[in-house]
Amino acid sequence: MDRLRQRADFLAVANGARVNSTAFTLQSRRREDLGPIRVGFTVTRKNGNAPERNRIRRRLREAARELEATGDFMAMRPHHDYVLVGRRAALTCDFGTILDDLRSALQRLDRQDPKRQSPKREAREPRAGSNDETQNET
RNA sequence: UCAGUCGGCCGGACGGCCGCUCCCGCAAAACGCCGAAAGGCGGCGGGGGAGGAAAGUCCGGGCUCCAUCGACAUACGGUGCCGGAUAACAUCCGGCGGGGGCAACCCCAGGGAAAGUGCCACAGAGAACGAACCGCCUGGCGAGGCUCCGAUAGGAGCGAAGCGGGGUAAGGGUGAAAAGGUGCGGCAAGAGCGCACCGCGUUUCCGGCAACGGAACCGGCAGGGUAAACCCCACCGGGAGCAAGACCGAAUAGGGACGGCAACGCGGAUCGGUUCGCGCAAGCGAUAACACCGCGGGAGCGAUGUCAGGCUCGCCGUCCGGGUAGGUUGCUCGAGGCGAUGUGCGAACAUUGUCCCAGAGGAAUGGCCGUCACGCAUCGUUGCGCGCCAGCGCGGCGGUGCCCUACAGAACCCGGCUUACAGGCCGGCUGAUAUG
Repeated sequence: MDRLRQRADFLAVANGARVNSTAFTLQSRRREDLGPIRVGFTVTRKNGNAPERNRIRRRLREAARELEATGDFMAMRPHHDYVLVGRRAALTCDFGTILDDLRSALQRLDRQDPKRQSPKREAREPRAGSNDETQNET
């Protein structure tokens, strides 16, 4: 598992599928090459000052690493880029719930994938897709 | 013991499992993966890995580039008691002056207001060519009134109110501020009008490197405040910043060179080169497409055709140079930390010993857990004191829960300043109280 570092990669992932959770927002994108899974982290300034932002990023990073170590890593699909956008809840909530949320978020992302396969539907019905997303979340 | 004041320091500890990053060693590579390239990543072991403010980015420097700024002037900006420390400073130290506090101690944007300009609201008579509102004093007029003379008419004098003239800055009143203050003398009443003390100022002398302090004599006081109003004086300052700068370097567009393809006719010239023949080779002969020069013509483009007009000078490949994304570097040994000795009241400085102590880059320095300490809350138990009881206060022990720490994250590096900060430790000094 590599880290995502280029700004262009982050922008590309931001246009892909996304799933919301209490502590984070998960975004993903399928790449054309055969490279490894890459994960990036984004914590914006509105989430707090620098130590708090660092802590959010570190906890999310540790959760992704935990998934890889325990074998749940298979939930992530190869040749994909993932971006975890941190939220303020990630600062205080229990670490176990972050792990559970991350697993379920990956599964929901998997179920969304077939819909995203047809480019026509993605282009023509973006609003319907996002409605489905919110229904899934609740 | 309490209250205060000043200075210094810490800012959870230990352990387990799993990670991140940099350096060193094995080690020289080879190989694999990502990338078009530049380049990056990958094994094992050892070691280092956030702060007192890393923060705000407010000053001062180093370093880099650009201009060539050496000197002077102007503009703009900054600093502003004196001396010292320092690479430098708006910082620090020691003094001076002013203000506050019983004291330790604290605070001060502290040059110049007789160089000039401006402003000083309201109130008030008057607020800077120095003022007369009330009051006080003085003399003049003075209906009525009083006294005197006179038989009356009338005359003389005094004179309240009032009127206008002069003197006066002691008092009242206004104001942030009213023309030095207090006392005595003096005067019609007053006034630095005179005197004493205090204040202010000039000059001289003494002490001090200086800011300044002290004394004497003289001046009668001769004109406030505001320079975080303009201004004057002295001193300082070139600009931009590690996204600086250096090296490497895609795609796309555009620039240049070369080659290939496409590209008409005539004439000239016969150098170069091509092809063919001969020859071992050097070379010789022939050929006329290319190329050279001159003249004339051209090709492509729009939905299509014609006409007129317009626009462009082709296509492909290779290489070169600039340069963007990107990569590498700058990048951590430095006005460095700690200790000792010496000098100095001190800030500091000198000598010497010792140590190497973060280098990330969508940004590492962590995640999860256990034990303990500290603090707070609560419960139980126990001791002491007070109380009739209920109960209250202090202390010890144990259990549970909470915070599991506050403020806050290096971003080229230093010296400062400012701001934020749970809790805690140490020391100096001052005042009050108690005991001896």
